[in-house]
Amino acid sequence: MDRIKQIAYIPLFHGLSQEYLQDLSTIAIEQVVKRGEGIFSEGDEGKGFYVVISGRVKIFKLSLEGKEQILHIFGQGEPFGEVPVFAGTPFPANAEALEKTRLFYFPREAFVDLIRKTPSLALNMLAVLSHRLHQFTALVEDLSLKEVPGRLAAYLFYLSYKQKGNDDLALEITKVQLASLLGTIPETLSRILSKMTKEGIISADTHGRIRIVDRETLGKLAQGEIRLSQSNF
Amino acid sequence: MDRIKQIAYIPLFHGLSQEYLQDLSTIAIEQVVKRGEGIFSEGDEGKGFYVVISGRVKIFKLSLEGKEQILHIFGQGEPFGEVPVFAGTPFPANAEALEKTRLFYFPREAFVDLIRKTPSLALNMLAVLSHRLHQFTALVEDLSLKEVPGRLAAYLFYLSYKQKGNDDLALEITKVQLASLLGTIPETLSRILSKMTKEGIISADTHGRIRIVDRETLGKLAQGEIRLSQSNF
DNA sequence: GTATTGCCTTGACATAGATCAAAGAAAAAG
DNA sequence: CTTTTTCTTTGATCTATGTCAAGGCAATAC
Repeated sequence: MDRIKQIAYIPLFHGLSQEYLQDLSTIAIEQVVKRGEGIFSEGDEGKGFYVVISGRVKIFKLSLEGKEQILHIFGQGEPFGEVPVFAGTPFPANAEALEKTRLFYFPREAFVDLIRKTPSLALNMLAVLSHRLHQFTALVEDLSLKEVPGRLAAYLFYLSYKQKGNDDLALEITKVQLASLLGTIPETLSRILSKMTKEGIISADTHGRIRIVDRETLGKLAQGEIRLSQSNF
Repeated sequence: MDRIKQIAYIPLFHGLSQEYLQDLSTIAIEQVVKRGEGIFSEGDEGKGFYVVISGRVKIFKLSLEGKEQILHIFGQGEPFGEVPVFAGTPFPANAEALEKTRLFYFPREAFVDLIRKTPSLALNMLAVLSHRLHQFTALVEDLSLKEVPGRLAAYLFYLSYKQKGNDDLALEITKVQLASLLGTIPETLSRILSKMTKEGIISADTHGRIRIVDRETLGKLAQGEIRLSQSNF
């Protein structure tokens, strides 16, 4: 597939004329990273941003003791690393490929010039950043106001929504990663999954498939209306 | 003071020509809210955004049980409530005045039209949102990877920076609010303040003045390099 | 200016979830 | 294909911080 078609597919660039897509394709630099390879680190100077063409990337923070909090996982068509481009500050977090990933890198200068010329690109980017702020408020709410079972329930709903409203979910990431995304550790996640299974809310077969059995109870859990019974953990 | 001067003072609008400042002053609607009065609620449709002219506003989330997590506190010259303008979604959180506050309200349509015409305004707005994303990553890091003493230490550093690098800090908000901002409760905050005082890191006199005594130790605490001794809490 | 509400602190206690340890299963790497 | 790494689960234990209660003080409100 040629570059210009790949660029036209990126939601951030929807609504741009063929001419500007051509410009973008000129300034984009292709990059391939292996599973586990870092893309940038917190504190690095950011001279451009990235868009995932294929594969997946995690954005995360690390504590001194090595605990990790995943902020986002980005897949096909999603941009990341834009903050330094517009704020002029270093990257606030780390980025690493979860699998073999193809990226386009857009250097800051050329991209900002293009934004100056194309209001619709500016508005698209404003929409992307606004959406991301929305996601962050949800993450903060989860971390601060919900307990781990509630966060997990909310994640399962999100997954179900993402996978066409199905009840049969394919966990797209390992449980280690899911724990990091939910702000907890794999042991706790494992215990809660088995507890939800015992209570008949989900049925977690092996190999990362989870079936939602009692959608209503799962919903109440996600909203904080009920909790898992605290006994025999 | 006339409206156009107040608008010119707002950092978001820096670099705009007199003509566009005039346009903004035409579309801005002034609003005064009392201490404790709500400005918008989570889920409300957002048809415009706000800028604080004087006073202070908190942006917060509430759990079903009534626990509050403050996301931001905005003061003079700071915009808030922009997410719905660009993402087309409802407000993701609540806004309420902490004291008597004067606001300018900018209706969505007119403002977006102006952005289309003025690339520098678009770039300013992108910078504001990017900066906010940066703040959110720090908040998530605090909540997920730091313990309460570390978050408090980081907040005290921020306050000291904000107040000209002084060691003598005026707490600008109540301890109830500070607890909510740090993702904890007033009792815990109170205990940690008295513990830091006992360990000679700060000296918390009455009436919300705090003096930083041992800046180095406070810094290590904020970075997670050390912890408060766990004994006799 | 008095009453009421909210702020702040301290104590006793409860608990969600982290840590440490261990072991089998699955998946990458070579 | 086989070795090594990573994932996943379960148990025992620890701890940071939340909950409940109560009292004094400060600040709004009427």
